[in-house]
Amino acid sequence: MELSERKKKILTAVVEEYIRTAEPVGSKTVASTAKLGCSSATIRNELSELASMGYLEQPHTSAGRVPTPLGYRIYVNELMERHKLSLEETEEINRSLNEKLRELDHLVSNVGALASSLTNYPAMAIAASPPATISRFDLIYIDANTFIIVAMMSNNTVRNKLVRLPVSVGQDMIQRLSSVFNANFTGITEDRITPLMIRSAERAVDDTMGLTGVIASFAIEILSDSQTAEAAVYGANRLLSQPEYRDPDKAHALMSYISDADHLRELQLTDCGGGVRVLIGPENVAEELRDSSVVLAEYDMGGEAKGLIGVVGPTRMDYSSVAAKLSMIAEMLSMRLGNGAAPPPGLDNKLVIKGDSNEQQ
Amino acid sequence: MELSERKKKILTAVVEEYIRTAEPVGSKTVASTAKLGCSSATIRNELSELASMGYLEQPHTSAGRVPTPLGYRIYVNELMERHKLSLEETEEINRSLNEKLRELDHLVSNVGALASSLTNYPAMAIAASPPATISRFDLIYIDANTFIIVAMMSNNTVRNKLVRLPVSVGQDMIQRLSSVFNANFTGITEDRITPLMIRSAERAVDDTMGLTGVIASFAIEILSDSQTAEAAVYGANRLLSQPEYRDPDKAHALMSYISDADHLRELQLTDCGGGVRVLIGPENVAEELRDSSVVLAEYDMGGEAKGLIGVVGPTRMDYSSVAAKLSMIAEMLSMRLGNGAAPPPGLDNKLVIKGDSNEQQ
DNA sequence: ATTAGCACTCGAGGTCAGAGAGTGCCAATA
DNA sequence: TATTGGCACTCTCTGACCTCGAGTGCTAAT
Repeated sequence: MELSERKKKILTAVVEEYIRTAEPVGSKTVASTAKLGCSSATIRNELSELASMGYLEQPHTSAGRVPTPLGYRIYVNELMERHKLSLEETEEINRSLNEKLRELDHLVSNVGALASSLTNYPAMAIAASPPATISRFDLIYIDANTFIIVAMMSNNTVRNKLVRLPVSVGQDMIQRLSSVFNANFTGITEDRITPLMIRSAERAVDDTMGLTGVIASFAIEILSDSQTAEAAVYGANRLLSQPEYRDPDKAHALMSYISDADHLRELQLTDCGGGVRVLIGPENVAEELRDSSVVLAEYDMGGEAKGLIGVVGPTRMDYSSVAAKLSMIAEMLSMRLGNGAAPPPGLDNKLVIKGDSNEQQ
Repeated sequence: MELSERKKKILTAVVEEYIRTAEPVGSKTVASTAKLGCSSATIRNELSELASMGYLEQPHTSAGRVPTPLGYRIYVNELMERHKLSLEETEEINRSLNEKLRELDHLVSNVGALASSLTNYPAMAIAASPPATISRFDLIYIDANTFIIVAMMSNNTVRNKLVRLPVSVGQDMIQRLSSVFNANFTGITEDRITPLMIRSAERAVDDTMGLTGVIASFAIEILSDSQTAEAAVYGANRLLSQPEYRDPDKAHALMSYISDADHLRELQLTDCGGGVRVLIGPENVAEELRDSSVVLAEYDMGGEAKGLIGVVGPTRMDYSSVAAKLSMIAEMLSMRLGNGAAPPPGLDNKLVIKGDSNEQQ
């Protein structure tokens, strides 16, 4: 059933006023904000119809109206004006990403922090990549008791490990280990590594010191890591600035829920169709999110790897501005990380750096 | 001034009862819990003396007594029984650390999460190491457009970066770059790298493609990273389960404060004397921590590197058990990470792994 | 179809009295 | 002299009750 033009305007006014003030909105307020040429009595009739249609509800008989999840849905789908980011906001995102992209190893956490500070809601960042394989091993001989394993992976990440030995090992052994691993352990996923393979590699290099095992467990570790999506929340404390979470029990419940990376990974399944996805209240699958809303945006990390960046807040969320901001972040990130993309405008290197680093200890 | 035996017992009883219940403690309760052979009237007299000495206070005239920060201080220093961890608790820590130590790259975060879940308070972890230098560069030639920089650092961490080039580069160039960097950029701290050095390196290898600059900025980046202590909070949401933070404004203020890594790094300065340090209420330097308590334990990460692990909570904190748990975690970690230490009992490898890895993208 | 008017509803916030917990003091006691 | 029972007093907490104001729903007039 189609809403009349006036109903649309009234619903919009109610939703936006409620988003702004967090107070139930009365007919008088609507009459004065949405400048339709009619009195509050007329608005009252319309409001009561909108309520019976399920778009609004009353906390109690003599209070103003509050949007229902369905009301928000209509608002998000049809009514809200697509928020235009101001030049400052766009610049802020652009500048921030340029800075952060220098250190790609903290990409996920930086983008999460950025989204949270920009929207003033807790933000989550999830980076999922298809299972990678190791495309190449290098063993760097340091001294008789030390070597470094460097593994380059199919998704163009590099991982390393420093190995200290209580016994001496020769360069030749390192050399042999390197060839065997490059011959047998590259291009395969974790489940394809069998104890049998390891034992035969051990025999092949004549290893009596367990070196093969060490390298193999490193390989298994990084392969299995590459299957687990990185996921974290940032700015969870911002939840407490929202009036709907002034009840510490509610706040605690939601915060505990979103602090668990496993719960966040469940959001991976959400299909954003490359754009922004809004999940309002009961539309969320997780019980704990049923009174809250989630806005998600997907970005392209190059290849098949996808990143998800999202924001959690009360159903009374500023959907328009949040969606615009997340969408902008996602878009700019995709541009910078996307595969065949041109060098991003802000990176003033002659070279396209697609790597980074990390520490170990 | 020395407290009488009986006063000590009474103070202890008040502190422990208050820690347990978060309710002001009355004379009657003390009379029944601390089994001194005297009536509540006697206790009342003693309580009022303890109050005038500054160890206890009353929220209002006719309420029970609550410990002052000074009262907690006496309790922590002299009265409390050193909590013995149960066998299960010890085992839990031990098992947990064994698991976590497999992936040393997430050491800080894992230890933080462990401390938080064990104590049920927010936990912070700070890992500080003295400025490191690069002890060795290896450049791995992948193909004409790609190479990996691997830098081994003086603190035995390894970092890497994958470099993609829009132009071709030869193995010989990689070779030359490697020697120049090993000759000129090892063993020095960040501030010793000058634009002049970079330019002269550029000339030495006859580099027209900016490769030298890329490697140098990588060096600068990892050297400056090594100076910044890693710091983070875990389980901040647990704050909300404490009655003293049911006021969302208080909770928000503290949470925001401890969510800022820079604030945490200030705690680095705290001297724990190798053991556990308790900071009660106003003993904290930071204004924001003045109504809260912090328990810190230091562990030895090998060499001069120190880790700090801590817990924040209300002044009404279970000091005894928290101190015992943190101390145990710190001790076990030091054993495993400490320099010349014997291989830790739980690590069932033949080899002592002192490395790990990390990803980039 | 719209509107003014009005009775009605309900929550927020204020006041008040009674209950309960705990104190401080005093006089009696060992 | 230290301890104790007794008792008046103080202060908070709770629930009952009230009023105020915002907002509704309905009706009759336009």
